[in-house]
Amino acid sequence: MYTFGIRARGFRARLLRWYGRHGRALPWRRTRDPYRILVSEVMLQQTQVARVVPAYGRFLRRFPTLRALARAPLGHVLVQWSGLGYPRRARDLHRAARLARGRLPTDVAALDELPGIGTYTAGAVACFSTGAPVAFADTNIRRVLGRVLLGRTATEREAVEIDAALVPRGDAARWHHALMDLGATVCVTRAPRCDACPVFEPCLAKGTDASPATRRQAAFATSDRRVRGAIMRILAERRAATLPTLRNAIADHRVARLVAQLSEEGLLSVRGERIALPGLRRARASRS
DNA sequence: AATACGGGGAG
DNA sequence: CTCCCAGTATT
Repeated sequence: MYTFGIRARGFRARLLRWYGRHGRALPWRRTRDPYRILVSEVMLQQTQVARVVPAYGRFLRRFPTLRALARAPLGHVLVQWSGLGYPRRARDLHRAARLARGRLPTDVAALDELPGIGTYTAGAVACFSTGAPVAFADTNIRRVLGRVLLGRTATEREAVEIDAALVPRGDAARWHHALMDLGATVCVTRAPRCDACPVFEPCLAKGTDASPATRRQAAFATSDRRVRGAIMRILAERRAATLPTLRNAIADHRVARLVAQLSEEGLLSVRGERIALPGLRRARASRS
């Protein structure tokens, strides 16, 4: 159990005051509908806010309710998702909508059971839809809480424990939004803007380069991911294709193998010659 | 604990 | 080109 005492109290008050002036007005902060919150949280997994904002509006116009999403064929959902990356997020969101049977849970344990919802997303949806003082931590919260109170980025476990000790009982959603906004706009990973920070004074990391040692990212140019993405993009554009069409468009020897893999993952369907997004009828496989 | 998983933007 | 981003599931 963390008891940070005076440092934590000053931190909390300053952060909330700063949020009142500098917090971002984001579309998903205007609702308590757990479905809309969930859509935003899933879109925001490993994806920056600026790219989610337009996608979020489009998606909700197309699938305004949990039931509308559950009723739609996965292929239509994937078309809406196209360009956002990680299409399995869309697949899992769609599965979660069907599993929820018309009503999304708002407690952490039940949310965590649903596909594509892990510890962070379960906590965030529960907190933002009910206002309950649930502790959770994303990458921003880990960095902000860690730097201020530990002098370095916290692990998720550490951050959640600190958060549990600090989250204001009656203002939990604002508190977490404030932490994330500070992390996204001031207390950023690489070159933190400490000169503009409302919690510089109590911060244990001030003046230090508090970034964690980074691990080398796998080479992307030659990875399967790029080819998988190209396959999914083409199918979203044309609705259906044949293997020769895909190979002609992509020119990579892995196309056939990755089509099979995507099929195994339920992200596309193969019936005879026809390769298409799942659940779409009628459309013929286009030839190039 | 490590790895795969997209795509766009910043440095 | 590398690192980063409101992470999750799998091994």
